[in-house]
Amino acid sequence: MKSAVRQQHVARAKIIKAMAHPSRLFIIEELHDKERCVGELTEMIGVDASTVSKHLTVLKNAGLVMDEKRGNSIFYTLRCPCIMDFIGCVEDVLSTNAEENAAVLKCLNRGTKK
Amino acid sequence: MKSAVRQQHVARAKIIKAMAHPSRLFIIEELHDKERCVGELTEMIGVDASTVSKHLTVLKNAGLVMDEKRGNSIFYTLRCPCIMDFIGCVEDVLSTNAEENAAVLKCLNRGTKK
DNA sequence: TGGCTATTTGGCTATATTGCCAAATACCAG
DNA sequence: CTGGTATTTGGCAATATAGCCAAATAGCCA
Repeated sequence: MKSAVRQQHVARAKIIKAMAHPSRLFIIEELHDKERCVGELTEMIGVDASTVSKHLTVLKNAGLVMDEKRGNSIFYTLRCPCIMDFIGCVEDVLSTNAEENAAVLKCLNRGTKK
Repeated sequence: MKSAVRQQHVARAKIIKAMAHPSRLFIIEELHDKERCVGELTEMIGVDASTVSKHLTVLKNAGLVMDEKRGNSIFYTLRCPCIMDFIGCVEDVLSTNAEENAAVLKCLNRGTKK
C-alpha cells in the first residue's frame, strides 16, 4: 500500500478508534444534546471519575470534543455534530444484521418444525 | 446508565471497533469498489495472509462483509455500502481538525514574527 | 491419490487499552 | 491560608489486539 494512502487510513482509524467504546459513544451522544461537565457524565455512566476523565482525553485528542473551564468545573462540548450522522450509519448496519438474523432464525424454525 | 441503553452502546461500539484499524478501513474501501479475494487484499496491504484473514474475520463477525467461496478462492464483499457515508463523516472531522491546526499555526507565527 | 494453491487456525510475543485507587492539581468559599 | 469540590495524573493489574510463523484445512487439477 502506498505510504500516503496508508497515512490517510491511519488518520481515519485514529478518529474511529476514539469512538469505539461504549462509554465514549454515550458521551458523544450526551454532548450532542448539551454541554456537560465531568461530574455529570461520571454520574450518568457510573464508573470512576478518573476513568471518565481519561475517556474525555481520548475524545479530545481525536478532536471530537472541546473543553472549557468555567468556575470550578470543566465543560465539554461536541466539536463536530456531524458525528451523529456517523452513528446513524452504524444503526443501519445493526438493523441489516438484525434482519439477517431474523431471516436465519425463521429458516431454522422452518427446518425443525415438522 | 440503564441497561438497555448500555447494551445499545455496546452493540454500536462493536461495529465501530471493527472499523477502527487502518488495514480494515482499507479493506472496506477496496470492497466498496469490487469484491476481492484474500490473496488480492493481502498483496495490496502487504502483511501476512493470516493477518488479513483475521482482519476479515473481524469484519465478518461485525456484519460488515460477507464471503462467498468460488473455486479455490473466497471472495469478500461489503454488506452495507452505507459504511462509506461513515467514512465521509470521519473526513469531516479530519478537515475540521486540520482547519483548527492551521488557525493555531497562523496564530503562533503571528506571535513569533514581530 | 498426490501435489498445488488459497485460506484459516493455533500459538506465541509485543503492545495497547480499560478501569481502579491514590495522589496531585486547580479553583472556590470562608 | 484552610477546607472542600472538581478534575487530572501516575501506577498497577487484567484483558484485548496485532502480527508473525507453522500447521491444519479445503478445493482444484493431473
